[in-house]
Amino acid sequence: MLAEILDVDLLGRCFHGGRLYCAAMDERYSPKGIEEKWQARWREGNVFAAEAPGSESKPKYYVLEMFPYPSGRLHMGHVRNYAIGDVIARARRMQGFDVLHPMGWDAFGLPAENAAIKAKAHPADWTYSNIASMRVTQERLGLSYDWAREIATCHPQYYRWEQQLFIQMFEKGLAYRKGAFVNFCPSCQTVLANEQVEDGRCWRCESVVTQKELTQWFFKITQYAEELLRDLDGLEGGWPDKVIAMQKNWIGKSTGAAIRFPLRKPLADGTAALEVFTTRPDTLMGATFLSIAAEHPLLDQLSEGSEAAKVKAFAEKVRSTDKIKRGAVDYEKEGQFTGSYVMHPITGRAIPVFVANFVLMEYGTGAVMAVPAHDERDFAFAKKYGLPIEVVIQKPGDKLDGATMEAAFTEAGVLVNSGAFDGIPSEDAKDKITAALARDGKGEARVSFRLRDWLISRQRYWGAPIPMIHCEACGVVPAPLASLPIELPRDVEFTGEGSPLANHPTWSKVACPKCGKDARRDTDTMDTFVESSWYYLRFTSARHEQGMFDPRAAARWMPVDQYIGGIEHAVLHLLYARFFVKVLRDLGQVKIAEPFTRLLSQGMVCKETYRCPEHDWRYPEEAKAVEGQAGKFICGEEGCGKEVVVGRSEKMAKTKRNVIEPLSLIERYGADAARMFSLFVAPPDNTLDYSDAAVEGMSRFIGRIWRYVAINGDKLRAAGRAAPPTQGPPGDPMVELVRLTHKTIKKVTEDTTTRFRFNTAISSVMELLNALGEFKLLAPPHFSAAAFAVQTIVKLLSPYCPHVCEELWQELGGIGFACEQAWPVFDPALVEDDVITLAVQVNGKLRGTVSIARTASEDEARAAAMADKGVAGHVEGKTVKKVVFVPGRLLNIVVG
RNA sequence: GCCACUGUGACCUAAUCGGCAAAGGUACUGGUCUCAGAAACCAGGUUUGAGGGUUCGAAUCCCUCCGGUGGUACCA
Repeated sequence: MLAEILDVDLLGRCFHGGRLYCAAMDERYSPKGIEEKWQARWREGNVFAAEAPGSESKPKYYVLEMFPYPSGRLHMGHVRNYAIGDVIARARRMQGFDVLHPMGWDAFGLPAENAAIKAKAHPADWTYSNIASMRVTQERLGLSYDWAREIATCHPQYYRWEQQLFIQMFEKGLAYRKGAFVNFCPSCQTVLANEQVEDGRCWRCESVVTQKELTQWFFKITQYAEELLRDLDGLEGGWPDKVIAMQKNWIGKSTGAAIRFPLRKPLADGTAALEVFTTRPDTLMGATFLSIAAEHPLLDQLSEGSEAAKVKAFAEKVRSTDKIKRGAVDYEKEGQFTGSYVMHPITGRAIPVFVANFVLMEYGTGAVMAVPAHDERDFAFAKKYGLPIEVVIQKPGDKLDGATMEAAFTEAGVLVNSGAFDGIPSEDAKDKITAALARDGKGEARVSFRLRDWLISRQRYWGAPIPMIHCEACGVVPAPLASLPIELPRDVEFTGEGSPLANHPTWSKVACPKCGKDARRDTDTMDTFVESSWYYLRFTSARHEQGMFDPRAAARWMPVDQYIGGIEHAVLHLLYARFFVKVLRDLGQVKIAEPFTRLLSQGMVCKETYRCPEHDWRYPEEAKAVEGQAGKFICGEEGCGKEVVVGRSEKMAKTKRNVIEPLSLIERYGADAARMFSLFVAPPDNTLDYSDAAVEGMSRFIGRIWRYVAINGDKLRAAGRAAPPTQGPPGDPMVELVRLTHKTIKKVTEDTTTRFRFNTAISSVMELLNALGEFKLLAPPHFSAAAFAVQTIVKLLSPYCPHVCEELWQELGGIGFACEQAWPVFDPALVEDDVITLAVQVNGKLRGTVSIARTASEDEARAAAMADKGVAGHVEGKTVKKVVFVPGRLLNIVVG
């Protein structure tokens, strides 16, 4: 527009043809330009560095979002995660904390290797290029990371320390090799830890997991089972109850007894007894047979005479059944008599030993005493094979009979048919029977955990090599520390067949560190969950060259004050990380026992799906809204035009094409609106349903603040930092606005830094803005009240939509960065109203309200209430039985 | 099956210690402005899944049922 056709008014606004056209500051908010500008200035000012000069005296605050796998693209789940973390980090900085807010890359993993097989790109190149593109999106979101601490776990300067720790753990017996049946994913061509099998399928690719007997490396996490369980209590309040419950469940502690049943005939290897684990030692006298797992190591020796062949066939069949079928609800309980007998430890009676398909070798001792009368599985088994059912716990007020009962009685009762133990309540009998067995050396109290040792060997290339050397003469020998890092070879062929490291012609060849003879490197790499078990420690001193981390830096920064991530890591990552901290503590490297003081697990990001009857799933941009008909879409495919089926909101996933690209969202609405959207629409732990309308709503809200400043900028600037009026006649709009501003500060402060209810924080700012919109700017005192409110809004929102707040701060004449301003502090005297509205109830029903001093007494309140016609009408002619007065809130008159 | 969480206007959500239910947003309807539209601004609507209990008073606490979400599932 040409300058000569513009009229400029006194406020610097431009008019054309009598219509407001543009202002010194454009009235229409447009994020383009603003966001890049401030991102560059923050970078130049290095404003997000932790441990900046002068920060030593500040209290520390460590905020961490779970670092991502560099898949190549950021998705909306990441945006939500980072938006939450960034609000917390920025608010804490403004509150005067020295904030550590780092970002890095969980860079090892199978997708890189799959890409290598498919696209012939080297995993390292693929990974580093993905990191570069994902970081661009993160930067465009305006996240306040200290990029100087960025780490990628695939870097040798990262994993060398992991290798060193592995050797230390090996020396302490915490890393060991054992042969066992392990979970094997045929698609990933590698073994998996127990936690990484979900419903019998691989956590990553969902292939059905099979069992293989292999010798593999394990971390002895079970040594810490008790402590991992106990310390969960200390996390209560800081961690979601759900996550604590899931971990407790996973560790699965049960107390009971180990009981040895002597074999009638000792086995060939000299074994004289079979040991079982039970949580119900009180039912011992009702044990009528023993069941052992098909994988039980003594099974072959127990197979006797004519049964041997049948046992072998049965065990074979059970072992070859996959985990899903074995875990299925309707999996028929089957068994086979082994031909062997044991003797009851107390009565000496001969009891048959069965091999049963429902007994798990992984739990307890792989053998159970069967008490059909008091265990559902044993009951079903006994019925099927005609085995005796003997009642030893009597149901109170009933008379159970083994011959006629139709279901096992599994609750507490009183012992019967138990000789010396008759008449004892079953709960007491547990200890008594265990003690009796212990006296005779036939058993003892035992605690059993569901948790198993962590299998960390992976037969893959793109991971940290296990720093061990196999020598024919010396056995398994750690690589010398000076040889670390044991780097991955670059020249590797990716065929998809077997382990690339094992296939490499020379890499594994090495001299034994002990005897110097030819030896072989371990060609397995570590589970990628190992890297993520300690990355938060590395961030405290990311470039430290003398060890995993600088112990002084770890002492300053650890534990992480606030950790934020997806619920999918409730067991896996969080359990491993807790384990690592305990190991490092026992190695003397950290003083803490738990890594994460507070945990926020955010909900999923969901969106409705579109499906065309002809073209299947449609991306949002492939479905056209039908004008005038809300919620109706047609397929955008050339020449199709069929109505698409709008499906329910589900987790965003490529397969269903219900994904929104963060970059396109930023392009359309700006990073500030994208951030505000993910924080406002739902509280952080709820699922977040994506909707264009909601994003537009946030964009409009930002626009409203912008417009207010654009239109009133001069008045607001003129007011400067003049103290706003806090005294005035009752109901004075100026004082009311100032009071509301203080209330907003209180609300936003609590919601942002302690309650983590970002949605309500934003809505309270909306209220303040709405009030501001109604407030008339008549004279300078009004200007200063409004300026105070607007400056406060800009500061309070600075962690939420940081770019636009910087621009507005500058526009308001503020000095320095908005994100470096001191967080506003409320005046307690101004957040409480002097005159309040008191609710008046009669018999619990609201009959009126009265305006009264907040400090009014009950008598004053009663007098005021009776002056109200509505109230008086309901009380008149009746006797007042009781009056309930809650000062400042309500008065309830109970009449008869 | 077991464990945990959850159910509030058309939709998302708020009500922090048992004390006026709906703050905030979206959608919708009407209006202002406009030649018209967009944008912006202004105005408008229900009784907390069902039933029972405790209480002066319940969205909130207790019991039963129904629905949803997540975890776990022969763990002896």
